[in-house]
Amino acid sequence: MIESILIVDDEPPMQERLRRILGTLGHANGALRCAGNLAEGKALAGGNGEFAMALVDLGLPDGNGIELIAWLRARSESLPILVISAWSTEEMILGALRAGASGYVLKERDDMEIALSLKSVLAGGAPIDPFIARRILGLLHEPAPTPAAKEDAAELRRALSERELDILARVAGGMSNREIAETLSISKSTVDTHVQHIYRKLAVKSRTQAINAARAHGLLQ
Amino acid sequence: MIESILIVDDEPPMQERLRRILGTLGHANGALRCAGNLAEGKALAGGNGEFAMALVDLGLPDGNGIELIAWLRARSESLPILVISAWSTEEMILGALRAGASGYVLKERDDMEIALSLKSVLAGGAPIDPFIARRILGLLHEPAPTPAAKEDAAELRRALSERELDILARVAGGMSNREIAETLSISKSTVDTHVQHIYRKLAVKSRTQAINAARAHGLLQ
DNA sequence: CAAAAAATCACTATTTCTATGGATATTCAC
DNA sequence: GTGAATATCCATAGAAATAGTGATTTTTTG
Repeated sequence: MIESILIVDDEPPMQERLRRILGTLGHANGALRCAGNLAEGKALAGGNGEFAMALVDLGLPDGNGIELIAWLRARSESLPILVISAWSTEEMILGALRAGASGYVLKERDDMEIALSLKSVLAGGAPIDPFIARRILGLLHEPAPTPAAKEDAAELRRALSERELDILARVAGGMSNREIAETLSISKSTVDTHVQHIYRKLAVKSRTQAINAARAHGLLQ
Repeated sequence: MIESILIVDDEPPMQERLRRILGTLGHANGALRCAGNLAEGKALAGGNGEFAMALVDLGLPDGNGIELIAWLRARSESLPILVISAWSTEEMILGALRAGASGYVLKERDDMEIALSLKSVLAGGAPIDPFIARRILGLLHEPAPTPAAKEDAAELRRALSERELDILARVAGGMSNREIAETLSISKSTVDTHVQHIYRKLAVKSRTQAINAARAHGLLQ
């Protein structure tokens, strides 16, 4: 059983705090390997390289913790890496998670909260501070759909019949009207008519516009 | 000191479970305000509107718990709102956190874990279930293009000329060949030819297929 | 039950798209 | 410089899609 835990943080009080929290979780003080900067961290990890977990701060005196995370991740796919940082800028969050961090906790949380995160990481979880989670969501996707737009989309979906939605999906998939007709075992004329109705309901005048409108209103996939 | 806690869940056993857990944390049964659906929840919260915390289920009989979360959040910036749900779909997670939930716990967790989450929320924390957190992380890594696919896309972009890329974008935007010709002040025949060349390079046989291929290879937007 | 909507098909006319061939100019390798 | 490849341009003809009108049958809805 590997018990070694790597701690990289330039502030001694924070190191002490993590030691204390890890102590309450039953991790012997002797199993902790502490580094105060990037170079020390790499040196410690480069030695035997067997850790149960790595706790990394992002603001290090001689470089960025993100670099260390990427370096650690390159050496081990499975190593749990938890960011414990005071920073929550977009650059830091995205950088750390893309570099391969398993979780992201803010230093401002209390001891119990951090203890939970440590336990979670050791159990294979991925604790993310809710504040960070919300930031990620904000970056990730755009404009949350407004209630009005949502209602619009729902109304449109109701306006289109089952058959029309089916045919619309096939049109968007790149099938010709004749192919759709053969697939559904109906006349090409019928498909033509359905497509016409779809255009009217979507208020468009061509195949490509229909596809764009359908995507915009979330009628596809 | 405000001690009232709002509980909104349509399953009586779950309500009972939360009462019991809150009891072990020292919260008197009389301080709990329970609602079984969206309307009751709003009515309870609309009365005095002073709560120490709100525990909200997402699957309510008369509507979506997300709506209630947004409603509560609009009335109080600081109210801790914890989602306690059996659902973990992307839509639910994104919706709840966007609406302003402070944390997100799954019902399947045992009493002790939920108790810890409740304590954490009351202490100003914001616990997110590691499973949920992992889903959020998954969203971040979603745009992870394979090296092979990346090379493919780059090669394709090189294969298409400037003019062709331009015309492809307009085709995808819903313009007809005639409209494109007029916009670019060239003959419609020329646009026809460009479109033909685009089809060959993308290995497709129609307009809609070309659009799909272009999207798949990241040639648009 | 009656009215409305959905699904089916046919026919015509017009427009747009697709396929093919050809013209000119530029680039790049040999 | 020549030849090959490519980009850009244009025209024509056949295929497909679009826009109407009209009609029958079934299902839904009030």
